[in-house]
Amino acid sequence: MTVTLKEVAARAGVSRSAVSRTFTEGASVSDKTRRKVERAAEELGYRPSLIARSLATNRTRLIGLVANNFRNPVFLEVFDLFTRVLQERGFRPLLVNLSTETDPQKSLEMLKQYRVDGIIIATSTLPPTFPNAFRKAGVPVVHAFGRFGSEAGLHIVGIDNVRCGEMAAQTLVDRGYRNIALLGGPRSATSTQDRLAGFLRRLKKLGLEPTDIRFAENYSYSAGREAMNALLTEKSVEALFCGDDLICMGAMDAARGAGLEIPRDIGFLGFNDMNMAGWSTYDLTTIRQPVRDIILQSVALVIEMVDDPNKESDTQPFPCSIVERSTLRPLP
Amino acid sequence: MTVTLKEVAARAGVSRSAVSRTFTEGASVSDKTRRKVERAAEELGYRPSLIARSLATNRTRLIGLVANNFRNPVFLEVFDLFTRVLQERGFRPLLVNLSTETDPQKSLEMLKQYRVDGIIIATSTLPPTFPNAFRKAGVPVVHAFGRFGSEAGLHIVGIDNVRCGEMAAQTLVDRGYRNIALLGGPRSATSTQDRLAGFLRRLKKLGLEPTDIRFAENYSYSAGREAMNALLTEKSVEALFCGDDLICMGAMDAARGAGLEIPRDIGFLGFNDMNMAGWSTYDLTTIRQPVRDIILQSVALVIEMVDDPNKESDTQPFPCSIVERSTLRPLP
DNA sequence: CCTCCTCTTGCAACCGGTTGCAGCGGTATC
DNA sequence: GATACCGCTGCAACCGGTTGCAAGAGGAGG
Repeated sequence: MTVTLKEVAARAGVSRSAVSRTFTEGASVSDKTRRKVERAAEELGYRPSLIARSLATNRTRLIGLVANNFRNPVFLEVFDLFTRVLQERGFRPLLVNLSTETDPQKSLEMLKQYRVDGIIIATSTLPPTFPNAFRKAGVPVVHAFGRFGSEAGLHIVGIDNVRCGEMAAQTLVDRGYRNIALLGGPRSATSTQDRLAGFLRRLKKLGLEPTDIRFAENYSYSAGREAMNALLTEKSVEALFCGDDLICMGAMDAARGAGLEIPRDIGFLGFNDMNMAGWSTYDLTTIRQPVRDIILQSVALVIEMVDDPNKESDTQPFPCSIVERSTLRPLP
Repeated sequence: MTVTLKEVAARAGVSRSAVSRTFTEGASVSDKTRRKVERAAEELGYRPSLIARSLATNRTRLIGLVANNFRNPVFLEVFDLFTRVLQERGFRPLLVNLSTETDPQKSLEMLKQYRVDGIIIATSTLPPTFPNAFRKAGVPVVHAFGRFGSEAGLHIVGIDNVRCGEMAAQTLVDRGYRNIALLGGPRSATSTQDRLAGFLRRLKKLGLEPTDIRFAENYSYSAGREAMNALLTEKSVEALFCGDDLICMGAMDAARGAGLEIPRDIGFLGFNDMNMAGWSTYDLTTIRQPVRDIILQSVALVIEMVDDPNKESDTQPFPCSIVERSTLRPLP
């Protein structure tokens, strides 16, 4: 059915090696041979089998793309970028959906069986057993959106969530809010813990304490909404720092449902600056995470490691920034 | 580095074939041999190379998953389902992002080079040159969300968009709307054209004509918003049938921005019933597309074709249904 | 015309599995 | 005890490429 090297070689009247060399970067072939081969290949519709090549070269140009959050639209932006960037650089993403999987070893082994050249884990809510398993994979692994310094030998690309927490506290206090709450993402996520730590530290430094601290069950609209509804029955707050934009939107709708006006009665600070944060219904003031930079660097890093397994590149956290919209009152 | 058949065979004191058979479904191995092999494999941490196996068996258990819309959150639901279902059935998705690609041949050839067992195209806005190219791929291709009957030899799984258009018209008229407009998705999409056709047909049958027909540039919030803003400066309408929920949300926000109240001043009918349609800010009455069923069937179909290339299964369009929320006035 | 060097080429082994086939030992049957 | 049959095993060829190596071709220089 499919055309192979041998047939092209026969038609072109050259050896199989000659054909192989014509299709491998930087191999030495004379123009004459190359032309003959290309002509024959063209006529037969030949395309080299990447499977066979992978077997021979021990390189697949496959990158495992592992994610566990297929509910949050921000991950669509993430996928879009990842796939594009990988494609551009001649790699292909082999997608692993971790949402159902509880055993890291299993997903990992699947990826290893496909002999992926590298793995990118894209999540900030990885169960703690996972990084460990992946670290010992014997394959370059990059944890995008991970926590710095958590696991030696696992490469991290992301932001400094402690600083982001501090930034959030400072931002709210600067605008005169005093009665402040935090509505975080899942409590188990390292990103949540770090932001909380930074948030509390800065508040304390400013002589304040949070009115309330609670956590949404996951990064979803409904979790944000529910958590906020619960909060509203218990306390009244002046401003909220949310675990991410999606949670924040849920919380805002809960607040509005309770008759509150934003930002007159209550202020909201989101996280991520996802696309939807700009929608006029929400028009969210939020902390922007440089998703694009994180992804570009993750891909660059993993490819670098594929090319040179001994390379020990270190990465620095990216800075975040406030995106000013209309859910907080302005600076005095 | 990685453990191979040969090493396991040596350690277990058997031939390579014995090892191979131990790891292939339904091969004949005695319990004694199997135990020896499994023990040796365990000790060495052996995992068969799917690359090598693929080469030998001419089966990769890789399914190309082709999409061109990485902006619309509904596709996250789609990806989630696809990856899960494929995973469950022992296949892995090789993701292709078509958003940048204009040449179908190129993406197709990449997939063929990886010798994917099958291809699922998940989009309703495929440029017309693509199906043709894919059809001749020599690989099972399923077009999820495609147009029925458009291309012989290309398997379609999806809905009957003409009927959906009719259903939309009927729904609006039933509720007493007369001054009705359509704000479709991209004009070039077959789904848009079909829904428009059905919509017009039913209106005509009911003795009506649409007040306005226009198209959003793509399936996005901002496109819906812009189109609606333009519409509002030109005409006033009583109810709108939108190309999808996302466009609809943009349009709703535009209407609200113009001071209209929903559904008192204007009614909206969406399409898809994406997750976000249930958000309280929008609470969209919409036509539900059975995404889950479509995906399950797409995967089942493509795997069926992989297992038996001669099988000619025919599929029927799935029915859609109205999901009643609060953006249309109730039936009288 | 000879020597040397460089560029190109083909041979053959290899990547890590699968599988048809023939041969083996063991058991059931007569 | 001979025969037939069955389940298991190993041999060796094969999947479709890559690549080290040795040898050939051709040109430059003397």
